[in-house]
Amino acid sequence: MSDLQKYKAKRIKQDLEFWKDYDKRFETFKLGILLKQARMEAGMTQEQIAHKLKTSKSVISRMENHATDIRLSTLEKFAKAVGRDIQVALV
Amino acid sequence: MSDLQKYKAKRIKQDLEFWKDYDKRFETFKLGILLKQARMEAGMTQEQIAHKLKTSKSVISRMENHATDIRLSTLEKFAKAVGRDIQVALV
DNA sequence: CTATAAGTTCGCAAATATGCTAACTTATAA
DNA sequence: TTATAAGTTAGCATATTTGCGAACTTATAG
Repeated sequence: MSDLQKYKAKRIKQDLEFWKDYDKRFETFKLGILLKQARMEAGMTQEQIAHKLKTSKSVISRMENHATDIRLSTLEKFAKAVGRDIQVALV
Repeated sequence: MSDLQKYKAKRIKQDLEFWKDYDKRFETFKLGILLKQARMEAGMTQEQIAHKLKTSKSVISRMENHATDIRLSTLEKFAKAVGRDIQVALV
């Protein structure tokens, strides 16, 4: 295989990897947005939430950004902290 | 302390333990009901779902009963298996 | 520009859900 | 009653999230 071919093969593989998890990451992204939005609407900083939940701001940041997955209980804690509640339905 | 007193103290302690986690367990219970209901409406057995998710029926049973907590991804898998999708909102 | 607040990211340890198997219980039908 | 399907539970190994501290980046105000 020529270098160019190798490159192409590698590139295609990477693209596949990318799209394979696309949905998942998009869901994550959406949830992150939702959380951030809720926090904004409550007019709170990440640190304030962190304090309310007796944790650190890095945890909150991760929830809003990299939360690949999250537990229902964790989500609920966050919700309470911004004065809300979660509602989960099978639609 | 007399035996009766000891008994009472122990009993009260147990009751406190019970009520302390009450909300949590109730939430769990509610979610379990939701899952079971969705499965029923899909007219499926736990084993059928298990098969669809390439897992075992004990896992499904636990979700419907003892799921103290659950990941969003797990919830989503279950939903897909019964032909639904999850919707989570901060209300 | 400088200082400070707000937010992000990176390991690591600890907590917890998940997956599996096997044994048990509870319907259901014959 | 007996056989079978459906569901439950327990224990264990594994996978993954969660929590934390520290270093870093990005606004924001002075």
